Amino acid sequence: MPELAEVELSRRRWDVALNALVRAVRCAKPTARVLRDVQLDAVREALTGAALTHSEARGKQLAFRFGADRWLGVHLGMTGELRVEAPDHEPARYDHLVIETGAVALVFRDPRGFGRVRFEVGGDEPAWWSSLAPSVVGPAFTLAAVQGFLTRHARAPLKAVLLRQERFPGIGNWMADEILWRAALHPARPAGALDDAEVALLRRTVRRVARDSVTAIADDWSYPPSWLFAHRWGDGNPCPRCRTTLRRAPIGGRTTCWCPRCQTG
DNA sequence: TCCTATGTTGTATG
DNA sequence: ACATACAACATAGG
Repeated sequence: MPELAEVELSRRRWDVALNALVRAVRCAKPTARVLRDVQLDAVREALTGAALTHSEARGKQLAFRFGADRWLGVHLGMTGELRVEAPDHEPARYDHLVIETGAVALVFRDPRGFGRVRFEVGGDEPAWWSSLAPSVVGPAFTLAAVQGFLTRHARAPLKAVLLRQERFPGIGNWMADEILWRAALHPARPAGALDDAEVALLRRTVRRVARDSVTAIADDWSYPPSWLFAHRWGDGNPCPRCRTTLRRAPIGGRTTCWCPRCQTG
């Protein structure tokens, strides 16, 4: 279920084990899809006795470093979550990875199995980490970059374009709706139809929502009532800004929620 | 039973 | 070649 802010929260959760030594690495039954090319034996070999030294989130991607050069990559997919359990935690169904330390066990659980674990040993950043798109809150997320991307995907609806991780890493279904709602742009609007002022507004709003979501998110992954997020799933809920009944329909292949009164641009 | 779900990717189509 | 649309993946819950 995670987007940028939920991923960051997940990272911090596992950080309780910073500097702790790994005692064992386990997993529940088959888990083939999530681990893919990763050899559990190799992970076990490389991590046992090593300490968690660093963690970082980039968009929806996570990297945990053990020792100086052991890289564990995690993508939470649709239903993945990082949990902290008792050190003797017995791997349950959907626990694809359990990293036991003296004080806690770090657990990656993912029922639908759309998530992914990567692993690599090496001094430099692995390619799957270093080749990720630049952050939407960083200096590379320029007006020209956004404008160029919208032009390239001129006929696609804004909603679909905002979901593209190669330019908007960390933006997911609810965050795209939140951004378009705040920018008062209709989600079905073709990306190439925005004028200069609207492109600038969209870029500003992406950055604003990306920043604000990290501080506004609660431990249970909820958001304040002033956010569209808090109202988007129920039927017939009012727009938090104008009280007009929100609409919901598939746009760009995903369920989209918007305010028919506010989002006319 | 049918529909939905905060994601990504492979494939078909234009 | 490029952009766009959509099914498929696997599971739970309403």
